Amino acid sequence: MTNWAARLFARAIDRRVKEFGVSSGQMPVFFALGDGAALSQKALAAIASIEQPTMAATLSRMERDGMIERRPDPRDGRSQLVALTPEAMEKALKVKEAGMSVNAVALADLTEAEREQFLELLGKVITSLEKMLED
Amino acid sequence: MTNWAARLFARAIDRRVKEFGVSSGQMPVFFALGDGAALSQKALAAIASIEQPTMAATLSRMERDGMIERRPDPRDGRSQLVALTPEAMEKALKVKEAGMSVNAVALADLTEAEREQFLELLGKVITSLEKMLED
DNA sequence: TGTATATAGATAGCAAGCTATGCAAAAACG
DNA sequence: CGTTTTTGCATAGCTTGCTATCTATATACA
Repeated sequence: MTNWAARLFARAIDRRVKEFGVSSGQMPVFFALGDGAALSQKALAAIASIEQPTMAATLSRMERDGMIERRPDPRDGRSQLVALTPEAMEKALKVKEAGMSVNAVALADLTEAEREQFLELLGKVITSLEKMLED
Repeated sequence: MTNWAARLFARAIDRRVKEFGVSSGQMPVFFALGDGAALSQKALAAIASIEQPTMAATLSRMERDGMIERRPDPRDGRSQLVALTPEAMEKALKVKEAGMSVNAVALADLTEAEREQFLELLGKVITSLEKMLED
């Protein structure tokens, strides 16, 4: 069921941000860099809770589509700092709004108390699964 | 967060069924056909709540790995009936147990009442998202 | 009966996720 | 100071998911 819900979220988001040339996997990047910040690939992967190669692929697609720029990190020769391009910055607000609006629709049938409980229980499930996967 | 949880579920399942040569996307097929039933590809896709081409790809991999057989449907020349092979049937019970055990671990930190509530709220979220995607 | 529509699968092409592995720069340490 | 270990990223190869589109068979209807 979580898989099902996750796919529905992704489809709903994709549908709303497609007009901006954006897709659901790029949402965490927009949320992390939408204020003009420049972060390393590793930091972005950690924020999105995905593995490094997955973030690398997402950033490659975003670079291909002119949404991000990679600049060498002056403080670390291995690292690069990723930032949104000016064109992507222009879209960032609308993209973030689309994400929040899908969230709102998904939770529309829940009371405020139910929403809190849902997030809390989902958090517990995630914690349990992460603990299981640790070893 | 649902995406995160779904990925953790998939990883946990993958880890447990890998020794049988099985992966998480095949779980719904094992649950649907584990009792010896033979169903059409369309029916399997509906049960798994995935699109037909996705199920087609999963079945192709399972056929490649000797887990399923496709036989022509005597009642419909377009359709094929899919069934687990005897070798897969032997694994089916353990595979299903692995799936249920991951579920159990994921819900381990929830009380019985919380589990019910969690499933109910998740169901509401799914319903809302499906309604949004209808048009 | 013959044409039009609907349905079951197949295929192509893409995104997003994973693991495993390799390389080069940085950091730690004897 | 040189060697070893760690760390950041790239790459390869796979699965699972999607949409769009095609073919062939069934079904409906004029």
